[in-house]
Amino acid sequence: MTSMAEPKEKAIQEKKAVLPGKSNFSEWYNELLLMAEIMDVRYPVKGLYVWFPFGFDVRKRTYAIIRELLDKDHKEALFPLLIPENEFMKEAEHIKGFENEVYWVTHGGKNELDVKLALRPTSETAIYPMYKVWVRSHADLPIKIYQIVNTFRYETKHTRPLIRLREITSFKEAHTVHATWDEAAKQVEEATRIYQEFYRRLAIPTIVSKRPEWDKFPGADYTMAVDTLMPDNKTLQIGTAHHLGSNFAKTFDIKYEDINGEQVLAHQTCYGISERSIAALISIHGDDKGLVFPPEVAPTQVVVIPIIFGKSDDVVTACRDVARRLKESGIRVELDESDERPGAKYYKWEMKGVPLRVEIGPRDLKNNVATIVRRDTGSKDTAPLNDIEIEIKKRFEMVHDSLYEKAVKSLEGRLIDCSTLDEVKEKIPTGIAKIPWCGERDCGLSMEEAVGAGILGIPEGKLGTGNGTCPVCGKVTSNIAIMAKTY
RNA sequence: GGGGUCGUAGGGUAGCCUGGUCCAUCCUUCAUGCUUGGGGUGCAUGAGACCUGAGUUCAAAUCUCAGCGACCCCA
Repeated sequence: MTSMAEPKEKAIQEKKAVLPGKSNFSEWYNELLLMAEIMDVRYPVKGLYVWFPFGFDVRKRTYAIIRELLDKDHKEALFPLLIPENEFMKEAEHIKGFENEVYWVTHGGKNELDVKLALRPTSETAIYPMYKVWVRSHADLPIKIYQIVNTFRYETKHTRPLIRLREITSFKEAHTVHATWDEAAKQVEEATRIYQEFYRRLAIPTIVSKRPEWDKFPGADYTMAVDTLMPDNKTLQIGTAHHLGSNFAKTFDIKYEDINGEQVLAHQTCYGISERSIAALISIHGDDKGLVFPPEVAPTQVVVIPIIFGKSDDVVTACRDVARRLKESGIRVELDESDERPGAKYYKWEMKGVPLRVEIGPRDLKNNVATIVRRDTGSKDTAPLNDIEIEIKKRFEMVHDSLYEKAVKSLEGRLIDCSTLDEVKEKIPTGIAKIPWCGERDCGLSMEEAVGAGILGIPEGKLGTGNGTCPVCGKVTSNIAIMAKTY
C-alpha cells in the first residue's frame, strides 16, 4: 500500500489546503476562527472563548455600526452584572425561560450570601427595578437605553464559538419604555428596521418574522426575529425584538402619571443582537481561502505588496508612497515588506479577509500603474498610480455591493416552496422551506413534530404571503410560514 | 434529552488493537543563516508534544476507571 511517493504527495496536498473546504462547514468554521485569529477556541472551560486582538478589531468595527445606528435616538448605559435572586425571581414566565441556565454566585469568600446573586443571562431584571424609580411622569417617556455587555448562560447543548456560548461577550441589548402598547409596537418595528440596516452594512441578507407563540421570549407579548441562512443550510437567529406589553411593568411596578393625573402601567420593549452577527459575517462571506470582509469592517482594508527583483529600490519607494497616500486618505492599509515570497503573502492576507490587494512591481512601475486584486472575486486589474485613492474607494463600494448581491442570491436560491409536510421534510436539509400555515398553535406544533424542524414564523412582506392550505387542518390560508433547521 | 467517536509539539497527524523496540513518526509552524522573490523558493542547523487524576503492571502514549475538554449523529 505504501509507495515511496505517497508521503510526498500527501505533504503537497496538505500544504495547498491549510484550511478544510467550506463545504465541510463545521470543520471549516472552527479551523478558520483559529487560523485567521478571530477567536482562540482553546480556553479550558467549555463554552468560553478568547477574542484575539484581530477578532476583537472586527468586533469593534462591527459594534461601531450598531452604536452609530442606535445613538441616533438611544442612550448607552451600563447596569450591573449581578442580579439579586429576589428581583430575578419576580417574573414567572421569565424565570421559567431562564432558570435552568443561570449561574449563581452563592459565596463571598468563604461566607455564604444571604441573597444569592445571578450572573445576568439577560438584563431585564437588572434594569427594570431602576426603571421603576426612573419613570414618574408621561414626560419621562419614552426611555430608550441600550448597553453592550457580557451575559452568562449555562448552556447544556453543544456550545460553539460565537454561536452558542456560556458567556456571551458582546450582548447588545436595548430596553425601552413607552406610554402605550401601540407606541411600543412601533418601537419593535423600528428595532427590526435598524437591525436590517445593520446587516445590510455587513452585506448579510436577513429574514424578519414573527416567532410562533410557543417560541417567543419568556414574558413577552410577541417576538420578532431576524434570521439568516448559514452555509450548512441551518438558520441562525441574529437579532430579536420583543414587545413586552406591560407584563414586566406590572411585575416591577413601572408606572407613570398621565396628563389626567392617573397612574398608568408603562409598556416596554427589548431587543438584542450578539456576536452571532460576527459568526454570520464570517460564515456567509468566507471561502476556502479564509475570511472575506466587507471593507467597512475589515481591520485591514488594503494590503500593498511590493514585487521585488534583486535590488528594486524604486518599487519599494513606490509602495511606501502608495501606502502613505492611502493612509492619509483614511484607508486602513498595510505595507507587507516582509522577507516572504509574494505568493506566500497573498495567501496570508487572503486568510485575513483583506478586501483589496495592491501589487506594484517593475512592470507596473514602467506603466505608472498598480495591480489591484479583489479578495471576493479574485479579479485582477490595474489602476493609474496617480488616482490610486479614488480607484481604491470605488472598488470598496463594488466589493460591498457584490458581496451583498451574492449573499442575497445564495439565500434566495435556498428558499424552497413546499405544499406538503413530506416535501418540507425532504427539502429542509437544503435550505428554508416555505409552507402554508393557518397560524394555529396545534397545527404548527404538529408540523414541527412531523418535520423535525422549527417554524421560524410568518415572514414580513411578500415572503410570508401566498395561497394554499394548511397541511394539518386543511384550512385555506394566505399565510406562508418558513421552517428550517436552526442553530 | 438519547447514542457514538475522540484527546500525542502552536496547528494537522503516525504509533494504541497485540504494554517494553518511543529520550515518540511525518507535514506544517517557529528561530538563525545563506539563497530566492508577478501565487506557498530551496538548503542547512536548531526549537517544540503523549489532557488531568487514580488504578493494573517489573514496565503505560498504549490497558481500566473517573474527571475535564472536543467533535458527530438522533430527538
